[in-house]
Amino acid sequence: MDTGFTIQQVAQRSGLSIDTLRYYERIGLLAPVARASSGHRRYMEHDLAWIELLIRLRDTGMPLAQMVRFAQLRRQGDATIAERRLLLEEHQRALEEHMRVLERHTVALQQKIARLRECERRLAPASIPARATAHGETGATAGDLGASSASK
Amino acid sequence: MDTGFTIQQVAQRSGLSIDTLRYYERIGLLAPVARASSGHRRYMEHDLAWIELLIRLRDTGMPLAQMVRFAQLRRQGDATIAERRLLLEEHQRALEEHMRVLERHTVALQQKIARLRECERRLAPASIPARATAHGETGATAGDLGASSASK
DNA sequence: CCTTGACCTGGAGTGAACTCCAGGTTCTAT
DNA sequence: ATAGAACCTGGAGTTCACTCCAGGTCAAGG
Repeated sequence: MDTGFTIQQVAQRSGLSIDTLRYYERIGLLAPVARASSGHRRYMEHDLAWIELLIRLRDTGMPLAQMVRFAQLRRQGDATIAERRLLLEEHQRALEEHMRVLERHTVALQQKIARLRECERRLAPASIPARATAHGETGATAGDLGASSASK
Repeated sequence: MDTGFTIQQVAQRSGLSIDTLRYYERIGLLAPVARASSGHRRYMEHDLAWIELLIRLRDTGMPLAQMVRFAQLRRQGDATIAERRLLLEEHQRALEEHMRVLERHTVALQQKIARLRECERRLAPASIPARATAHGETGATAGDLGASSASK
Protein backbone atom coordinates (compact mmCIF):
# COMPACT_ATOMS: atom_id res chain seq x y z
CA MET A 1 0.00 0.00 0.00
CA ASP A 2 1.89 2.99 -1.24
CA THR A 3 -0.13 4.06 -4.23
CA GLY A 4 -0.87 7.64 -5.07
CA PHE A 5 1.24 10.68 -5.81
CA THR A 6 3.78 12.34 -3.56
CA ILE A 7 3.30 15.98 -2.74
CA GLN A 8 6.13 16.83 -5.07
CA GLN A 9 4.50 15.08 -8.00
CA VAL A 10 1.23 16.84 -7.35
CA ALA A 11 3.02 20.16 -7.11
CA GLN A 12 4.58 19.62 -10.52
CA ARG A 13 1.38 18.42 -12.14
CA SER A 14 -0.79 21.14 -10.66
CA GLY A 15 1.54 24.11 -10.70
CA LEU A 16 0.86 24.77 -7.03
CA SER A 17 3.86 24.84 -4.72
CA ILE A 18 4.38 22.14 -2.12
CA ASP A 19 3.83 24.74 0.57
CA THR A 20 0.60 25.83 -1.01
CA LEU A 21 -0.68 22.26 -1.15
CA ARG A 22 -0.03 21.83 2.55
CA TYR A 23 -1.51 25.24 3.23
CA TYR A 24 -4.68 24.38 1.34
CA GLU A 25 -5.03 21.25 3.41
CA ARG A 26 -4.49 23.19 6.63
CA ILE A 27 -7.25 25.67 5.89
CA GLY A 28 -9.63 22.93 4.87
CA LEU A 29 -9.63 23.36 1.11
CA LEU A 30 -8.47 19.78 0.80
CA ALA A 31 -9.81 17.14 3.11
CA PRO A 32 -6.97 15.40 4.98
CA VAL A 33 -4.94 13.62 2.34
CA ALA A 34 -4.18 9.91 2.69
CA ARG A 35 -0.80 9.02 4.19
CA ALA A 36 1.74 6.32 3.46
CA SER A 37 2.89 4.27 6.43
CA SER A 38 5.72 6.77 6.77
CA GLY A 39 3.26 9.57 7.36
CA HIS A 40 4.00 11.13 3.97
CA ARG A 41 1.06 12.34 1.93
CA ARG A 42 -0.24 10.21 -0.93
CA TYR A 43 -2.60 12.04 -3.23
CA MET A 44 -5.21 10.03 -5.13
CA GLU A 45 -6.84 10.72 -8.48
CA HIS A 46 -9.85 12.27 -6.85
CA ASP A 47 -7.58 14.67 -4.98
CA LEU A 48 -6.08 15.75 -8.29
CA ALA A 49 -9.50 16.36 -9.78
CA TRP A 50 -10.51 18.41 -6.77
CA ILE A 51 -7.29 20.42 -6.87
CA GLU A 52 -7.91 21.13 -10.51
CA LEU A 53 -11.30 22.57 -9.64
CA LEU A 54 -9.81 24.63 -6.82
CA ILE A 55 -7.28 26.13 -9.20
CA ARG A 56 -10.04 26.95 -11.61
CA LEU A 57 -12.04 28.71 -8.95
CA ARG A 58 -9.03 30.58 -7.64
CA ASP A 59 -7.94 31.67 -11.10
CA THR A 60 -11.41 32.99 -11.80
CA GLY A 61 -11.22 35.18 -8.73
CA MET A 62 -12.99 33.25 -6.03
CA PRO A 63 -11.57 34.14 -2.60
CA LEU A 64 -10.16 31.28 -0.55
CA ALA A 65 -12.79 31.78 2.13
CA GLN A 66 -15.55 31.02 -0.33
CA MET A 67 -13.64 28.05 -1.67
CA VAL A 68 -13.35 26.74 1.87
CA ARG A 69 -17.09 27.06 2.25
CA PHE A 70 -17.52 25.13 -0.98
CA ALA A 71 -15.12 22.43 0.24
CA GLN A 72 -17.03 22.11 3.50
CA LEU A 73 -20.28 21.64 1.65
CA ARG A 74 -18.72 18.99 -0.51
CA ARG A 75 -17.54 17.08 2.52
CA GLN A 76 -21.10 17.05 3.81
CA GLY A 77 -22.07 14.82 0.93
CA ASP A 78 -24.89 14.64 -1.54
CA ALA A 79 -27.32 16.64 0.55
CA THR A 80 -25.48 19.84 -0.34
CA ILE A 81 -25.30 19.39 -4.09
CA ALA A 82 -27.98 21.97 -4.79
CA GLU A 83 -26.29 24.51 -2.56
CA ARG A 84 -22.96 23.88 -4.22
CA ARG A 85 -24.48 24.30 -7.63
CA LEU A 86 -26.01 27.60 -6.56
CA LEU A 87 -22.66 28.74 -5.27
CA LEU A 88 -20.99 27.89 -8.56
CA GLU A 89 -23.75 29.52 -10.57
CA GLU A 90 -23.40 32.64 -8.50
CA HIS A 91 -19.67 32.61 -9.11
CA GLN A 92 -20.20 32.03 -12.79
CA ARG A 93 -22.47 35.06 -13.01
CA ALA A 94 -19.89 37.22 -11.25
CA LEU A 95 -17.21 35.88 -13.53
CA GLU A 96 -19.17 36.65 -16.67
CA GLU A 97 -19.81 40.16 -15.43
CA HIS A 98 -16.11 40.49 -14.74
CA MET A 99 -15.28 39.37 -18.25
CA ARG A 100 -17.62 41.96 -19.68
CA VAL A 101 -15.86 44.62 -17.65
CA LEU A 102 -12.50 43.43 -18.90
CA GLU A 103 -13.83 43.55 -22.43
CA ARG A 104 -14.77 47.18 -22.00
CA HIS A 105 -11.41 47.94 -20.47
CA THR A 106 -9.50 46.44 -23.36
CA VAL A 107 -11.44 48.58 -25.78
CA ALA A 108 -10.62 51.69 -23.79
CA LEU A 109 -6.98 50.70 -23.47
CA GLN A 110 -6.81 50.08 -27.18
CA GLN A 111 -8.03 53.63 -27.73
CA LYS A 112 -5.49 54.96 -25.28
CA ILE A 113 -2.74 53.14 -27.14
CA ALA A 114 -4.01 54.56 -30.41
CA ARG A 115 -3.87 58.07 -28.98
CA LEU A 116 -0.32 57.55 -27.79
CA ARG A 117 0.63 56.27 -31.20
CA GLU A 118 -0.94 59.38 -32.67
CA CYS A 119 1.16 61.52 -30.33
CA GLU A 120 4.26 59.70 -31.45
CA ARG A 121 3.41 60.29 -35.08
CA ARG A 122 2.97 64.01 -34.46
CA LEU A 123 6.16 64.36 -32.45
CA ALA A 124 8.81 61.98 -33.67
CA PRO A 125 9.14 62.50 -37.44
CA ALA A 126 9.15 66.30 -37.25
CA SER A 127 12.42 66.39 -35.32
CA ILE A 128 11.89 70.11 -34.84
CA PRO A 129 13.02 70.53 -31.24
CA ALA A 130 9.75 71.99 -30.07
CA ARG A 131 10.02 72.70 -26.33
CA ALA A 132 8.67 69.47 -24.86
CA THR A 133 5.06 70.37 -24.38
CA ALA A 134 3.69 68.51 -21.37
CA HIS A 135 0.17 68.97 -22.61
CA GLY A 136 -2.62 66.50 -22.20
CA GLU A 137 -1.74 63.13 -23.63
CA THR A 138 -3.95 61.78 -20.88
CA GLY A 139 -6.66 61.57 -23.46
CA ALA A 140 -9.93 63.32 -24.01
CA THR A 141 -13.29 62.53 -22.52
CA ALA A 142 -12.59 63.04 -18.84
CA GLY A 143 -16.27 62.55 -18.67
CA ASP A 144 -17.84 59.59 -16.99
CA LEU A 145 -15.55 58.15 -14.23
CA GLY A 146 -18.37 55.82 -13.39
CA ALA A 147 -17.75 54.02 -10.08
CA SER A 148 -15.83 51.00 -11.28
CA SER A 149 -14.79 49.41 -7.99
CA ALA A 150 -17.37 49.62 -5.28
CA SER A 151 -15.61 50.48 -2.03
CA LYS A 152 -17.92 49.91 0.88
CA MET B 1 -8.89 80.46 -6.97
CA ASP B 2 -10.67 77.53 -5.47
CA THR B 3 -11.69 75.60 -8.51
CA GLY B 4 -11.44 71.85 -8.81
CA PHE B 5 -12.91 68.96 -6.90
CA THR B 6 -12.46 68.09 -3.24
CA ILE B 7 -11.04 64.72 -2.37
CA GLN B 8 -14.48 63.61 -1.29
CA GLN B 9 -16.03 64.48 -4.60
CA VAL B 10 -13.31 62.62 -6.45
CA ALA B 11 -13.78 59.62 -4.19
CA GLN B 12 -17.46 59.53 -5.02
CA ARG B 13 -16.97 60.01 -8.73
CA SER B 14 -14.15 57.49 -9.02
CA GLY B 15 -15.21 54.84 -6.55
CA LEU B 16 -11.82 54.98 -4.85
CA SER B 17 -11.80 55.72 -1.15
CA ILE B 18 -10.41 58.98 0.18
CA ASP B 19 -7.64 57.04 1.83
CA THR B 20 -6.78 55.31 -1.40
CA LEU B 21 -6.59 58.61 -3.25
CA ARG B 22 -4.12 59.95 -0.70
CA TYR B 23 -2.25 56.64 -0.76
CA TYR B 24 -1.93 56.74 -4.54
CA GLU B 25 -0.50 60.22 -4.30
CA ARG B 26 1.96 59.14 -1.63
CA ILE B 27 3.35 56.30 -3.69
CA GLY B 28 3.63 58.48 -6.76
CA LEU B 29 0.74 57.23 -8.83
CA LEU B 30 -0.66 60.73 -8.84
CA ALA B 31 1.62 63.71 -9.16
CA PRO B 32 1.15 66.06 -6.21
CA VAL B 33 -2.38 67.38 -6.49
CA ALA B 34 -3.03 71.12 -6.49
CA ARG B 35 -4.00 72.67 -3.15
CA ALA B 36 -6.43 75.36 -2.14
CA SER B 37 -5.03 78.16 0.02
CA SER B 38 -6.15 76.10 3.00
CA GLY B 39 -3.90 73.24 1.99
CA HIS B 40 -6.83 71.05 0.97
CA ARG B 41 -6.48 69.10 -2.25
CA ARG B 42 -8.20 70.38 -5.35
CA TYR B 43 -8.38 67.83 -8.17
CA MET B 44 -8.55 69.10 -11.75
CA GLU B 45 -10.14 67.53 -14.79
CA HIS B 46 -6.84 66.10 -15.94
CA ASP B 47 -6.42 64.43 -12.54
CA LEU B 48 -9.79 62.77 -13.02
CA ALA B 49 -8.82 61.50 -16.44
CA TRP B 50 -5.59 60.12 -15.10
CA ILE B 51 -7.34 58.46 -12.17
CA GLU B 52 -9.76 56.89 -14.58
CA LEU B 53 -6.85 55.36 -16.47
CA LEU B 54 -5.25 54.16 -13.24
CA ILE B 55 -8.46 52.40 -12.26
CA ARG B 56 -8.62 50.80 -15.67
CA LEU B 57 -5.08 49.49 -15.36
CA ARG B 58 -5.62 48.29 -11.82
CA ASP B 59 -8.88 46.55 -12.69
CA THR B 60 -7.20 44.77 -15.55
CA GLY B 61 -4.62 43.38 -13.18
CA MET B 62 -1.65 45.69 -13.47
CA PRO B 63 0.31 45.75 -10.21
CA LEU B 64 0.75 49.13 -8.53
CA ALA B 65 4.50 48.99 -8.98
CA GLN B 66 4.11 48.89 -12.74
CA MET B 67 1.54 51.65 -12.61
CA VAL B 68 4.00 53.75 -10.64
CA ARG B 69 6.57 53.17 -13.33
CA PHE B 70 4.04 54.25 -15.92
CA ALA B 71 3.23 57.37 -13.90
CA GLN B 72 6.91 58.25 -13.63
CA LEU B 73 7.34 57.95 -17.37
CA ARG B 74 4.37 60.18 -17.91
CA ARG B 75 5.83 62.84 -15.66
CA GLN B 76 8.98 62.82 -17.76
CA GLY B 77 7.00 64.21 -20.64
CA ASP B 78 6.71 63.56 -24.33
CA ALA B 79 10.07 61.83 -24.64
CA THR B 80 8.68 58.73 -23.00
CA ILE B 81 5.56 58.32 -25.10
CA ALA B 82 6.92 55.39 -27.06
CA GLU B 83 7.98 53.60 -23.92
CA ARG B 84 4.58 54.17 -22.36
CA ARG B 85 2.86 52.83 -25.41
CA LEU B 86 5.03 49.72 -25.33
CA LEU B 87 4.18 49.24 -21.68
CA LEU B 88 0.47 49.49 -22.41
CA GLU B 89 0.73 47.18 -25.40
CA GLU B 90 2.54 44.63 -23.28
CA HIS B 91 -0.19 44.92 -20.66
CA GLN B 92 -2.84 44.60 -23.31
CA ARG B 93 -1.31 41.38 -24.57
CA ALA B 94 -1.20 39.92 -21.07
CA LEU B 95 -4.77 41.00 -20.53
CA GLU B 96 -5.98 39.35 -23.69
CA GLU B 97 -4.25 36.15 -22.75
CA HIS B 98 -5.87 36.37 -19.33
CA MET B 99 -9.28 36.77 -20.93
CA ARG B 100 -8.72 33.70 -23.03
CA VAL B 101 -7.88 31.73 -19.88
CA LEU B 102 -11.03 32.98 -18.19
CA GLU B 103 -13.02 31.96 -21.22
CA ARG B 104 -11.74 28.42 -20.93
CA HIS B 105 -12.45 28.38 -17.21
CA THR B 106 -16.06 29.44 -17.69
CA VAL B 107 -16.59 26.62 -20.12
CA ALA B 108 -15.19 24.12 -17.65
CA LEU B 109 -17.23 25.58 -14.80
CA GLN B 110 -20.33 25.43 -16.92
CA GLN B 111 -19.68 21.72 -17.41
CA LYS B 112 -19.13 21.25 -13.71
CA ILE B 113 -22.43 22.94 -12.99
CA ALA B 114 -24.13 20.72 -15.54
CA ARG B 115 -22.74 17.63 -13.82
CA LEU B 116 -23.99 18.82 -10.46
CA ARG B 117 -27.40 19.45 -11.93
CA GLU B 118 -27.31 15.93 -13.31
CA CYS B 119 -26.49 14.63 -9.82
CA GLU B 120 -29.43 16.53 -8.41
CA ARG B 121 -31.73 15.08 -11.03
CA ARG B 122 -30.63 11.55 -10.16
CA LEU B 123 -30.91 12.05 -6.42
CA ALA B 124 -33.71 14.42 -5.58
CA PRO B 125 -36.86 13.11 -7.29
CA ALA B 126 -36.29 9.46 -6.33
CA SER B 127 -36.74 10.11 -2.63
CA ILE B 128 -35.65 6.57 -1.91
CA PRO B 129 -33.35 7.07 1.08
CA ALA B 130 -30.33 5.49 -0.56
CA ARG B 131 -27.41 5.57 1.90
CA ALA B 132 -25.82 8.89 1.01
CA THR B 133 -23.21 7.75 -1.45
CA ALA B 134 -20.20 10.02 -1.23
CA HIS B 135 -19.08 8.91 -4.65
CA GLY B 136 -17.30 11.06 -7.12
CA GLU B 137 -19.28 14.16 -7.97
CA THR B 138 -15.91 15.77 -8.45
CA GLY B 139 -16.35 15.09 -12.09
CA ALA B 140 -14.63 12.95 -14.63
CA THR B 141 -11.48 13.67 -16.59
CA ALA B 142 -8.97 14.01 -13.79
CA GLY B 143 -6.62 14.06 -16.70
CA ASP B 144 -4.67 17.12 -17.64
CA LEU B 145 -3.99 19.33 -14.59
CA GLY B 146 -1.84 21.46 -16.82
CA ALA B 147 0.20 23.97 -14.82
CA SER B 148 -2.21 26.88 -14.72
CA SER B 149 -0.44 29.28 -12.41
CA ALA B 150 3.27 29.44 -12.86
CA SER B 151 4.80 29.48 -9.39
CA LYS B 152 8.39 30.56 -9.61
C1' DC C 1 27.01 3.80 9.73
C1' DC C 2 26.37 8.02 7.69
C1' DT C 3 24.94 11.32 4.51
C1' DT C 4 21.59 13.13 1.43
C1' DG C 5 17.21 14.34 0.04
C1' DA C 6 12.25 14.26 0.40
C1' DC C 7 9.01 14.67 3.75
C1' DC C 8 6.68 16.15 8.31
C1' DT C 9 4.72 19.93 11.84
C1' DG C 10 3.64 24.38 13.99
C1' DG C 11 4.49 28.80 13.65
C1' DA C 12 6.57 33.02 11.92
C1' DG C 13 7.44 36.12 7.99
C1' DT C 14 6.33 38.43 3.47
C1' DG C 15 4.43 41.51 -0.15
C1' DA C 16 0.61 43.75 -2.08
C1' DA C 17 -2.88 46.99 -1.52
C1' DC C 18 -5.11 49.17 1.12
C1' DT C 19 -7.34 51.07 5.72
C1' DC C 20 -7.28 53.16 10.09
C1' DC C 21 -5.70 56.24 13.70
C1' DA C 22 -4.07 60.23 16.53
C1' DG C 23 -3.54 64.71 16.79
C1' DG C 24 -4.08 68.91 14.54
C1' DT C 25 -6.17 72.63 11.05
C1' DT C 26 -9.94 74.65 8.26
C1' DC C 27 -14.54 75.46 6.40
C1' DT C 28 -19.63 75.99 7.24
C1' DA C 29 -23.82 76.72 9.37
C1' DT C 30 -26.28 78.54 13.35
C1' DA D 1 -18.37 82.58 18.32
C1' DT D 2 -18.55 77.97 18.24
C1' DA D 3 -20.01 73.22 17.13
C1' DG D 4 -19.35 69.88 13.87
C1' DA D 5 -17.95 68.23 9.44
C1' DA D 6 -14.23 67.84 6.25
C1' DC D 7 -9.59 68.07 5.66
C1' DC D 8 -4.42 67.46 6.71
C1' DT D 9 0.03 64.42 7.98
C1' DG D 10 2.90 60.53 9.38
C1' DG D 11 2.74 56.25 10.76
C1' DA D 12 0.68 51.96 12.31
C1' DG D 13 -2.51 48.11 11.44
C1' DT D 14 -5.15 44.82 8.48
C1' DT D 15 -6.29 41.29 5.07
C1' DC D 16 -5.19 38.03 1.74
C1' DA D 17 -2.65 34.39 -0.05
C1' DC D 18 0.91 32.54 0.32
C1' DT D 19 6.10 31.40 1.62
C1' DC D 20 9.73 30.36 4.67
C1' DC D 21 11.89 28.39 8.72
C1' DA D 22 13.48 25.42 12.62
C1' DG D 23 13.73 21.22 14.22
C1' DG D 24 12.69 16.53 13.43
C1' DT D 25 11.46 11.81 10.82
C1' DC D 26 12.10 8.45 7.01
C1' DA D 27 14.17 5.88 2.83
C1' DA D 28 18.01 4.92 -0.25
C1' DG D 29 22.89 4.87 -1.72
C1' DG D 30 28.11 4.40 -0.66
